[in-house]
Amino acid sequence: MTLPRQHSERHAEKLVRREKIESKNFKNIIRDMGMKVTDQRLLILEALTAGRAHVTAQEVFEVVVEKDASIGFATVYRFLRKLTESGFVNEVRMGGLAARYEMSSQVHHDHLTCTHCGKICEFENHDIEKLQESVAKQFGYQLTGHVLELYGLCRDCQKKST
Amino acid sequence: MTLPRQHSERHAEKLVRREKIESKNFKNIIRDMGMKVTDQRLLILEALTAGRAHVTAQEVFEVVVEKDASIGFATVYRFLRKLTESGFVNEVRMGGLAARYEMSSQVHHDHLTCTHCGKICEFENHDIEKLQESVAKQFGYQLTGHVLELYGLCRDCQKKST
DNA sequence: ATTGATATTGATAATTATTCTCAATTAGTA
DNA sequence: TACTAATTGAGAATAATTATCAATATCAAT
Ligand SMILES: [Mn+2]
Ligand SMILES: [Mn+2]
Ligand SMILES: [Zn+2]
Ligand SMILES: [Zn+2]
Repeated sequence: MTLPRQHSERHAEKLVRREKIESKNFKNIIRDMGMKVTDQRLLILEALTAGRAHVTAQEVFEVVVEKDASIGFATVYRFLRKLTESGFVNEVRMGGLAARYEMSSQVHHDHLTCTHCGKICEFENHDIEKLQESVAKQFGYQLTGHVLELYGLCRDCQKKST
Repeated sequence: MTLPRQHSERHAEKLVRREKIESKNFKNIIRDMGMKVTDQRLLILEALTAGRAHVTAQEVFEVVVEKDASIGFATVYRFLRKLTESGFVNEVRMGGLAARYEMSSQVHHDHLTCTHCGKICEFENHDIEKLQESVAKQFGYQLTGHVLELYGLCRDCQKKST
C-alpha cells in the first residue's frame, strides 16, 4: 500500500530537503537517496522544478524527451516513484486519473479542484490538520498521512454553467 | 472528470434513497434510475447490502457469480458506475488501488485506513466539513464534494511493528 | 586515467483496473 | 403475444503503471 504524504516526520528533515531543492542542488538530492547521478535524473528534476506543478508522468516525459530524445518512459516512472518514496516529490491523485507530481519544496498543502475545467488551487488549513490528528487519536491510530481533495466549480465555470 | 460524493445535494433526496435501500426495495431503486429490472442488477444490489462495506468490483463479482455463474464482469462494472452516478452507492479510492464501493444508506462519513493491515474505520467530523466549506468559499468555489482519507497505523499494527 | 563491480537504462512485455464493442438475449409494454 | 429498445456476456481495447533483461554508464578503488 502506497503511503501518501508523510506527516509525522521530523521538521528538520523537511527543511533540509527544501533547501536542496530550492538551491537546485540536484546532484546532492540524488546522492541523498543513495542513487547514482545520471543525466536522465538531472533532467527529470529540472523538469519538475522548472515547469508548473501537478504534472503527470507523461507530461514530465514529454518535457524531458526534448532534451534527451532517447530517454525511456520507464526511467521517468521509476525515478518519480523513488522521489516520492524519499519525500522530495509528492504524488497527488484525484479520482481514478493518472497521478500528478509536484516538488515538496513548498509547505504542506491540500488541493481544491474545479470539476469542470480542472483548475487547481492549493490551500493549507491548520485547523483541519489539527482535527485530523484528533480523529486518528480517537480511533487509536498513529496518523502518518492524509489525502484531502476538495472538488467544486470555480468562479468562471459557475458563470458558464448558468 | 468523475465527481466524488455529492455534498450540496438536497437532503430530502438523500432520505428517499436511504429509505429505499434500507427497505431493500431494490426494484424501485433500479426503476428510479430509469433502468430495467434484471436478475443481475438485483443480485448486485443484494451483494452490496448484505456483505461488508468497501468492496471492490472484483469482490462484488465473486459474490454474485455464486448465484449466477453466467454473469459477466462488465455487468458488474457497468451497474456499479450507474449506481455511483445516481448516488445510491459511493466510490472510495485510496492511492492508486482499485475503487471500493459502499451503499450510501448511511450518513456521510470519511475513512481512516491502516496502511499496514488495511483496516478501515469510518468517521464523521462536522467541524472538518464546515471548514472545508469555508475554504472553498475563500477561493470562490462552489463545493460539490470532497475526498478525505486519513492514513495511519492501527493499534494492533503499532504493536507488531515495534 | 583505467578498471571493474554494480546500478541504471531503454525497449518491450506484462499487469491491473476499467471501459468499449457487438451480436444475442431479455424486459417492459402495447 | 409481439415488438422494440435496453441489457447482457465475451472478449477486445485502453490506460496507467510495473517488471524483465541485456546493454550501458557510474563511481570508488586502484
Ligand atoms: Mn500542490
Ligand atoms: Mn465507508
Ligand atoms: Zn473551472
Ligand atoms: Zn493495521
